[in-house]
Amino acid sequence: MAVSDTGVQSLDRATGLLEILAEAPAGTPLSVLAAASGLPPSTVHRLLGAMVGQGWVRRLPGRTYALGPRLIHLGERASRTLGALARPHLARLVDEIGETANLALLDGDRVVYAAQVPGRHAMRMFTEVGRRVRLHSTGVGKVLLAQLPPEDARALLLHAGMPARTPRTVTDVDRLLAELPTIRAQGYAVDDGEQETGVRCLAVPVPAGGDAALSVSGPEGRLPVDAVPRLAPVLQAVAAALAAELTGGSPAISSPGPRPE
Amino acid sequence: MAVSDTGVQSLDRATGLLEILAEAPAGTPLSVLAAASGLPPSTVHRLLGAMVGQGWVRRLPGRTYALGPRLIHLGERASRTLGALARPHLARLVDEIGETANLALLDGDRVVYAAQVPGRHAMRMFTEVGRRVRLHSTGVGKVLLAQLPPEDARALLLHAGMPARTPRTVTDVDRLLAELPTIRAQGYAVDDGEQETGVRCLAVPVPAGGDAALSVSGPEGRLPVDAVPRLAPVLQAVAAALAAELTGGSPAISSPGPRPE
DNA sequence: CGCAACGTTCCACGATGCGGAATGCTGACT
DNA sequence: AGTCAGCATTCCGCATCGTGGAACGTTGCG
Repeated sequence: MAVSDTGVQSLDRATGLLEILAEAPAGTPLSVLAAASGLPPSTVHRLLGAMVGQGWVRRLPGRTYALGPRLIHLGERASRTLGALARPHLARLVDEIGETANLALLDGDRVVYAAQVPGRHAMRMFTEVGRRVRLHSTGVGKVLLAQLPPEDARALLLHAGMPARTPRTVTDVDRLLAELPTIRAQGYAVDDGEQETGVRCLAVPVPAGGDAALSVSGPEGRLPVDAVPRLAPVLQAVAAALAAELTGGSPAISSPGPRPE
Repeated sequence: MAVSDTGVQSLDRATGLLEILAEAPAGTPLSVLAAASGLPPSTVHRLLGAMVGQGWVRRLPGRTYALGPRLIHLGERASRTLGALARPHLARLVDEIGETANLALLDGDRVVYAAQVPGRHAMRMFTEVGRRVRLHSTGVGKVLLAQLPPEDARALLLHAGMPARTPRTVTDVDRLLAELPTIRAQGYAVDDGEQETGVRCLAVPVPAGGDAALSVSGPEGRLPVDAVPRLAPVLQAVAAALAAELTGGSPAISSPGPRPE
């Protein structure tokens, strides 16, 4: 299952197994993995063997399996690399706006928070790096959706589901899809208490990645709607600076088109 | 390369590529990956395509690659699961001993820190979760080596290398191997300023995992050698409690023996 | 404008991973 | 203790899936 089917069977299957392990609490036996993945036990056994050998999976006593040590290291590495690059930019946002700033990435049909700089106020958003949330109820999610071809956006939304997080959450696919052209045109998205009651969030795409976005969030009182048109350009400027640095390592593209695909 | 060769070729190769990406600063082009892995470009291209599809790898504009968002999430997950379980036990150690306590796992030919509770003193060890260190110069490393068959231990040491971190670091394989039977017999290992000058570290294996260990570390002055025989049982008791909980999730073993393997 | 380097696509070959069936464990029930 | 059931594990012949050399496109440099 998963987002799967990308050319290399064994890799896709292995990924699927990891995903199942990530959901399962801890110490999952082979039989459960086989059942959940729909693969024959012998196949699961072989794949697990390989993954254990590589450290993706840990084999606990009692013949049960859990996520492995290599993930800890690589995960740290991934978020640290990105975080180190992004943090100064996020800090600049906090300087200028005062609210908690986040960098988020598209991860399958969710958004994962990759870096964060907390705002200056005592009452502030607190989102853990590594946390994964659905696309439909967050500013970053909507802004990322808007970068995608509509049919892809729809597919992701349907796949992930659109549960109501608050009374304001948009739970209808078509209504959400209808917002996207506007978001795309204006270059930012607003989450108006759709994820967390009383919390407004303003998000913009990072022009480089195509799958990255940054945002600031705070209580509605401190982020009034009429401030949005003033704040959006600030976010966009920072996003552009971050994008430049992200692509700065290598020559990279200069084409203006927002959709490299 | 890597620790590789575990039955499923494509998976091993993909892992190798990720490893290379983890070392490379950011935005690595395909050609570099092909060269570093020794694989033909077309193969690398296909594997990367699959990994991008699964979120293991991010494709930056400018045709360059970096570690992907899925790693951030899974890494968090892996360390959080373990960390949540281990932290109360580590906290108990800090309560009783006062020094920073760590949980570490064997990760290939290194040790990765998986959880940490800082000690009560102002001057204290500071080790980042996710950090990877060599086996030969740390208490946890030595205690993990002692759990292994000597030939495996030797292989890991030779593979990782044994650079001197301090004047006290043991840099000779045979001298280190000679320590292991003692460590194994007494059930703990001491790092006597071998990793960091002036820092002593006491480590014990977690009987369950076989590949987990916990430790306390502090300045030599606060962790005198003659306190070790008194402290070791404290660590061992906590390790046993942690082990019980680790295996507790599923029915698992009930045998009292410290070595289920 | 032409060239060179690099990324990408194609395709026929065969090694590689597949999974059904047989075997070996382990722990539960009587 | 003995038996049994449910797992995990190993085996092995088959076909699939991945492989990588070669051809093609593209990008950016001289």
